[in-house]
Amino acid sequence: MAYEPPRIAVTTDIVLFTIREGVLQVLLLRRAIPPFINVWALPGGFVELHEALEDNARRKLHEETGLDNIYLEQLYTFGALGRDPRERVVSVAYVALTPADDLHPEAETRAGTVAWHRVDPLPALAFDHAEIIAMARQRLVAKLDYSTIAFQFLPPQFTLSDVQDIYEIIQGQPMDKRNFRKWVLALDDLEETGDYRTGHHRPAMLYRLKNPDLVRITK
Amino acid sequence: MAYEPPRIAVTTDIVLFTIREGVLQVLLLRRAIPPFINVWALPGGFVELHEALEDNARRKLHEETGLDNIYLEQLYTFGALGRDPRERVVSVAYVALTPADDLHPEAETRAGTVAWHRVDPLPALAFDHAEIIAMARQRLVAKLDYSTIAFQFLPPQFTLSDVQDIYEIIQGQPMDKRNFRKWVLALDDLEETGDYRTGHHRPAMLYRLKNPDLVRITK
DNA sequence: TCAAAAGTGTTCACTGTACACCCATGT
DNA sequence: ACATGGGTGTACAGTGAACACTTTTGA
Repeated sequence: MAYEPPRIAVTTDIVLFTIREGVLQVLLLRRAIPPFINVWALPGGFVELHEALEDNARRKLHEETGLDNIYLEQLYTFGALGRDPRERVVSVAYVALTPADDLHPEAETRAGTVAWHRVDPLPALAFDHAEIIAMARQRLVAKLDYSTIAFQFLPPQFTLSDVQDIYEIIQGQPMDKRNFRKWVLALDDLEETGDYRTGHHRPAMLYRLKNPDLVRITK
Repeated sequence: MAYEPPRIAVTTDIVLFTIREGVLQVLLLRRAIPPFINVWALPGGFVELHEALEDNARRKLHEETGLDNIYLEQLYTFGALGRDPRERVVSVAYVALTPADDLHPEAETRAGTVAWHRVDPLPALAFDHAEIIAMARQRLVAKLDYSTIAFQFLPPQFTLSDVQDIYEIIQGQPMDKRNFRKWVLALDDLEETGDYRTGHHRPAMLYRLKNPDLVRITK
């Protein structure tokens, strides 16, 4: 007699971060359907039988934001009993990062209203999504220290001050300008474009990433 | 019309490491049933509908080894198509650590023969278990550098040389004795028992962990 | 007495941190 | 001319790495 394993609904949840309005923000969806109707939730959805986990995360993100080819890494798998009131659901959570300007969601999608929210404070969230975002944030902060993950927030061209802003916003504390520049240039991941950003003050050298899609462990 | 999500078989796979015979070893099971009959595989099994993921991992480990209350952390979730020939299976992998002497498996369990194997080289493995072990090893090596995870390999009492042996085995390179001792004592996680291990040579001070179950991030 | 593991400090190089002023532009 | 952000170098402290000999025991 063959053993029949239980089958469980599997979802992905994507914590998509960006830097906007000088703070760290996360993409949320106001749910148009029960459960948790009208409550904010992470983008994501049920994994199809013939769909890889990360493919599902990328597909859902694309459907809900139009974004494609962005940085995405698996975070953790949440499988507590009762985390979904309907039935047992195991959710594989991902962290994604994108430059601010790549998305101005005010759209009403099939799934509901999509919008950026500051992570501090967060609105009330569906399921265990507050916990998921908290862990994603921890991961992001930790990775600043030993990887080049923060560069995934950068647009194609940027100034060194833009880079420093990102670090200061995520870590919540100011950094010394000279030390920061010395350090970031020593990573050898940036190169000058030769152009300058002209604004109201002294023009700033524009840089680009040597390998825009590469996230490197730095120690 | 309500959407019916697909249901997927979910398993856990546990990579249980120990230090034995001067090398890093992993617990494997020789499968008694198809698929991959007679091939070595990781312990683990299907998650029940009313069972939390980590509970399943601990239960399976207990059933197959008798071990209880050991260090266990989630590693990664593997969900590639075709990783199980029978049907779509998503597997949540865990890393577990135990002192060598806590387990002498030569037992025939219901699921098959259980045995320790060196990780270098590994035998042929079922499913994508070679990949899982490789990632687990990477995680272990990485965590040596910024956490006290290695102490989970230690028996209740141990000498400083025992501790150094563990680090040298996992990292595959010798360390300076004076520097190692200075460093490990500065962590302030060890305390002298007052007893000595007497053997063939000069007796060595025995230490114990101040918090045996605590794995701390050290930087 | 010999073999083998236990135990113990100092020096040096490097890395990370603190710190202040001039420059280029727009208004 | 002034307000604003852009850009630059040096000095010091703390951390990590190299390095050799004495002690204690059992055989």
